[in-house]
Amino acid sequence: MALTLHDTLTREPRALTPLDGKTLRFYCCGPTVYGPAHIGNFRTFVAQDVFRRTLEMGGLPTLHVRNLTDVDDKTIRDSQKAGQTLADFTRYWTEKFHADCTALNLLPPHVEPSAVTHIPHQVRMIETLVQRGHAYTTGDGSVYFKVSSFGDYGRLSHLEDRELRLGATVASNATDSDEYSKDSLADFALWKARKPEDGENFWPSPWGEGRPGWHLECSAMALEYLGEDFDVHSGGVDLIFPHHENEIAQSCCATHGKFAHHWFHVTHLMVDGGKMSKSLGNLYTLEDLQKRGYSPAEVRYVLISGYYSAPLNFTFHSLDAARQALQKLAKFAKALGDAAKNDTLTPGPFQEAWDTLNNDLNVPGALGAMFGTINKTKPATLTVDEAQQAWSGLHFMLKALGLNLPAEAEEVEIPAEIIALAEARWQAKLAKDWPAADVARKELDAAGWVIKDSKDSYQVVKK
RNA sequence: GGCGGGGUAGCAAAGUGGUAAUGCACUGGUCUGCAAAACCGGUAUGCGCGGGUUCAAUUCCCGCCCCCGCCUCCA
Repeated sequence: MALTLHDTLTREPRALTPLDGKTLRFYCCGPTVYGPAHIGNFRTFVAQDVFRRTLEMGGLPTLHVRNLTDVDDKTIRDSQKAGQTLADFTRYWTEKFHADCTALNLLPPHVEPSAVTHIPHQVRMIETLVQRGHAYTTGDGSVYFKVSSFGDYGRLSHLEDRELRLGATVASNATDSDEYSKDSLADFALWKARKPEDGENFWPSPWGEGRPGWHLECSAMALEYLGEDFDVHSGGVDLIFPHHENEIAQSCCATHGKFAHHWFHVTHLMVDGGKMSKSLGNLYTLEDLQKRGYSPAEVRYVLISGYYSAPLNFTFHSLDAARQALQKLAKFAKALGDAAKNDTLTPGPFQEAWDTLNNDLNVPGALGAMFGTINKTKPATLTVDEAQQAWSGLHFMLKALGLNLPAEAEEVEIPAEIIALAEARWQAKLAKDWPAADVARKELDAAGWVIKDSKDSYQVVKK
């Protein structure tokens, strides 16, 4: 079945069918690599990953492009602060980002272009826009997009002219020297003339030395790798305006194509009921959470456990809940037995979960359906064939959601004194010396071990 | 003020014009010397507030309140 996804532009759910009939091509606005990404950033990237996985599990190949913003005000400023070249600085944070992505089980994009390595593409695009009368140069050697030259401006964000202040000129109250020469407040920079504080970070262009504006890079790279028309463009909700609005304007004006045909936006993550911010001390990175003992899989589970279009409230309690939920899934998988394992993945008894997922990427609904199936399936009563189908369906869904089950507790070396203590306790128990047995159990507990009794044997496991 | 997303059990979170999935937590039972583990159950007379439509609304309509985001380079 085809995935149906809500489209920000038309404001309705629409079935996704590839424009070229074969491959679903989509672009995601990637990170600015100037510091560690936080879990809010990853909510978006994880949602996009589930999107891609759902398409692919449904039999539709994808072409996934996600950029790296490695030149902008922040990367330049912070690289200088760090006393590094821009390239060294952004490489460091790019590697950090990739490590987090791998840990969170995100499929790497098929193409991951960086802004710095696509300057000529951006320059060419600006030239076209200037030639066509959609952009103008200013005295300092900057180039701006003329918003009033694009009639559809504002369609994505539904902002009216008066909100955009389209007609407003930059006359009296311009405080930012950077912007003093714009014709209209709504116009945005395509090319920013070189300034002293840019240091060594400038490139040649027909308008003089400088660097590209932020909005342009995504358009240029999308055009390069996906063409004038492609299926889906995605990012966080905060990018709708102005970033995506500007992308549409400059892309459509430069190519006369339609640019993205479908817009997929992910709502922000909240923490403790409010927004995440450094000043509130509630901004977490994956590393922060790992230091507190949570696994990336648990973080991923939390991030997908809310509907992508609704706010999701992140709490530590939800991480604990994720741990238990993953354990429950793992126990079910294990209970099906080794004989159930097989290579063909099909939804099988998890069809309802799969259908739910395809209905606008309803992950929480899909998870609910999965547990529903699990709760009514008694592994012990299944035939081998039924168990195989259950195993297949479970793993089909896990793959679509990108969830890796926690590994079974590895065989840990049990210290001799623990074995001795456990044995002593077992003997005390057999002798019905309950006080002694309880003392031994308490000592084991203090040492971090737990006894699991069964009929006529016991197990010691690490807490 | 404009635009958008939300307000469902202790927490998190689906869903529906006919009487509320799921996970966690809590709790009863089986088992156990007692626990743990496992398994079987239970837990929202109610879905922000007030009206309206309807045989029936949490679900549709109207009004209102509250939270979050964006409103010119924040996922």
